Amino acid sequence: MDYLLIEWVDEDPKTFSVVSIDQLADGGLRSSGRKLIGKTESIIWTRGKEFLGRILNIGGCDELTVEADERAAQVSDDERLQKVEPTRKRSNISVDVPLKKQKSRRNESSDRSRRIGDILSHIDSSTIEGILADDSNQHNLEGEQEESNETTETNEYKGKYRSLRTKYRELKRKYKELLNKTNETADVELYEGTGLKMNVAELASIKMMSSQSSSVLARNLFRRLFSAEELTGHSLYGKKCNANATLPLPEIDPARRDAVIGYIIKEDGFDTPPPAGISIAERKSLSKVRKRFKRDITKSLSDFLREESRKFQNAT
DNA sequence: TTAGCCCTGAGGAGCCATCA
DNA sequence: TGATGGCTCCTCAGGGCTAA
Repeated sequence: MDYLLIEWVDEDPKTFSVVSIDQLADGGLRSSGRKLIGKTESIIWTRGKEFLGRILNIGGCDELTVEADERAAQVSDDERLQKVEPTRKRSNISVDVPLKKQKSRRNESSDRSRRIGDILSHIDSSTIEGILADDSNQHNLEGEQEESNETTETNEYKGKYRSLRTKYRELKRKYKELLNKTNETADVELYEGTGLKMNVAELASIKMMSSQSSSVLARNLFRRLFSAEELTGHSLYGKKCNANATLPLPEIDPARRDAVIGYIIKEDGFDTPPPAGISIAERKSLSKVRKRFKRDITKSLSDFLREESRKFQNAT
C-alpha cells in the first residue's frame, strides 16, 4: 500500500504527517499515483474528520516518515515556541495539559466575583426588572395576606429588597457604561458546523469566569444555553443506565450539547490530528489523553444534569 | 472471545462563602 | 467561629459496546 507525506494546511508552524492513501477523502484520486504530488486534498483523520493537507510525496511508510522528520527538523524550535504555546494549535506536541489550573481557589473566588459583576452587566435589564417586579409583587401579596402579622421580619425583607434594588441600579449603570465602551455585539458560531451562535462578549465573559477548569466552562455554557426546564429531567445522552432498572431520562438537545462539548475540546486543543513525527507509542498516549479529557467533560456534564434534577425535585 | 472503555446513577468528600 | 449550604469532583457499580 502507498503512503502520502502530508503538510497540513493552515498550520503554523508547518507540521507533517504520513498517512495511508486510503485516507484520501476523494476515493477517485487514490489511483492517481505521483500526479497527486503538490495537490491540496481533504484527508480523513480520526473519527471521520477531514482536514486539508498538501501532498508532498508518495511512497513507502518508512521512507516518508524519515522525510517527515527531516522537514519537521527544519522548522525552528524558536518559531514553535513563539507561535504554538499561546494558541495551543494542532501542532502542539505537549500532551501534558493540566485539567485544573494551579491557581489558589481563594484568589479565583475574588476574581470570579468581579467577573460575575461583568456578566450580570450583560444580562438584559428587562429580565432583571421582571425579577425585581416579581419580588416586589410577592412582598405585596404577602402584605395583603398577613396584614395583621407585619412584624420586624417583614421589615427585614423590605430592607433586603431595597438593598437589592440599589445593587441592581448600580449594575444597570455599569451595564450601560460597558455597552457604550464595546461594540462586541456580533454573534459567533460556538463550534464549527453546529450553527449554534453566541454573543462574542458574552462568550468571552463566560470563559473568563470559568478559568478554573474546562469542566466549569462546560457547565457554565450549559447554564447559558439550556433553560432550567431542559436541564432538569434530562440526561446527557439519554442512554440506559445498566446499574439501575429505572427508565432512562430523555436525551438533552444533542445539537447544543455537541456544540458545547466540541467547543470545549477545541479550546483545549484536543480536536486536532496528532502532530507529525511522533512515535506510535506517543500517538497512543496522546489518544488516551484525548479520550480521558472528553470523558472528564461528559462526566462532569452528566453529573451537572443530575444535580440540577435533584435540586428541582428537592424544591418541589 | 475478551479486555478495556462507555455511560448513567448514586453517594460522599473537600473547599468555599454566608450566616447566626 | 462553628454551622450550613452550594458547587465541583471523585469513586463505585454494572451491563452494553467495541476493537483487537
